[in-house]
Amino acid sequence: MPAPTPHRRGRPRSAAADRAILDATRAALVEVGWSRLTMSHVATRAGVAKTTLYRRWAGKSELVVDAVAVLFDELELPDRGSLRADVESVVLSFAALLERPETKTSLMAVIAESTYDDALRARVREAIVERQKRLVLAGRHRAQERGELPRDTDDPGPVVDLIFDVIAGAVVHRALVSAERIGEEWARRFTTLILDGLAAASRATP
Amino acid sequence: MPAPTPHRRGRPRSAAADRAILDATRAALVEVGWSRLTMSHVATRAGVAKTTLYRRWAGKSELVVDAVAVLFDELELPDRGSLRADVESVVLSFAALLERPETKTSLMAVIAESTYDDALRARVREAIVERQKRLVLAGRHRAQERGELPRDTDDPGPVVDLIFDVIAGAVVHRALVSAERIGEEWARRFTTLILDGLAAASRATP
DNA sequence: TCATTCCGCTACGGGCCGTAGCGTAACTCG
DNA sequence: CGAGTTACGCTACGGCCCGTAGCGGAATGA
Repeated sequence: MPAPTPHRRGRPRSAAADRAILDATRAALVEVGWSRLTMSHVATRAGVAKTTLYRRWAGKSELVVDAVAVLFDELELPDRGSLRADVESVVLSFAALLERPETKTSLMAVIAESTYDDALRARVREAIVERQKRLVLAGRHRAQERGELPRDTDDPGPVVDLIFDVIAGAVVHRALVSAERIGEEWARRFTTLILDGLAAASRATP
Repeated sequence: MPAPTPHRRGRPRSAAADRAILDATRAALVEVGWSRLTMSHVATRAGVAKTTLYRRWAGKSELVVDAVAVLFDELELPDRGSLRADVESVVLSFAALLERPETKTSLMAVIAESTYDDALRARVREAIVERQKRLVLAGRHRAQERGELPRDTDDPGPVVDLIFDVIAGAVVHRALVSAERIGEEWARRFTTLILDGLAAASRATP
């Protein structure tokens, strides 16, 4: 992600250094957390000069976004046979991701940073948020093919946005603000709430 | 909040300094945001020695929590006549609070810090989270008195926790992660989703 | 070979952190 | 009213990290 420019002339950037830096970033996040994480620390740990970090990332926030983004790539949505099972599955896997110390300590931090940095917000959106949103779109599409949800009549954008904020928001809030575990019991209760609400809403709205 | 100990002997702590510091903290949050906020800056701005800050707060996080907490006190739940109207009202007022620059930039930041600091987490919970939760409890109680919700048969704890995480989580996620405005249209859609889900859930669960 | 680009290293000014020490101000108790 | 106690403003400090500059050398393409 740092430099998508394919070089023609000159020494190419070391891919090994990239991996070492991102690995060191995640490891340091686990050990010391976001606030104590420093660029100098990461550079030393990665066996890399500090200047090399600044040649690729503008600062700590950008670096951490890229380091954590790959974890969100691991999120998948296997077909569990029903919309209910799919939702429960994505809730639990997303919760498991948020319980990892790397993501737990850094996700809220980069979101906070992005409130005063438009470029960073775009990066977070592209690298993290949109990847989660795809799961919602995929699950919705699958449910429509099963006949569990009505086909789109008008613009599905607002509905998808709402569902996404409700699911991701509730899971994040439970995991990071309320700081309580998300087990199967909670996932079941939450899924029931969402699905019943959706069903009633789709009957009610024209 | 800094020192609840009522002094017997000696010079008492200046209440004016407290106000000046907290005011300066909020003003600085608006201007420079969380990450650029420094204790030195706040001290200078408040017309107070830096040592005075450290005599009352352990660090930046604790200071900001107290500075922002008073804003959450302004949240109220006026009786709008129906559960639906009450929910829409609390969603909109909570959203308005989150759109203020002081809270927008600092709420996620202190949550992030609290993931690696148990004492801070307790402070956040007491000063911010529990004050929001009271609104959910009050709204629920009011709806029960109106007959809109069934009386508690078993322990209402899990249900209240779930509702709280869903409402607060969705609003926070929409406002800070998706970074889109929360207008009446969104509040209406969201409230419909929640209420229909609740109604169906209360019919389904024994 | 030569130009180009990246690397590691060293060094730097600047800022903030959090604390210590001092003299002074404000308040309580005897 | 004095003595003891606590908070205040001020100054100064070591320490850490930031972000950048400048260097010699290494790895590539022309």
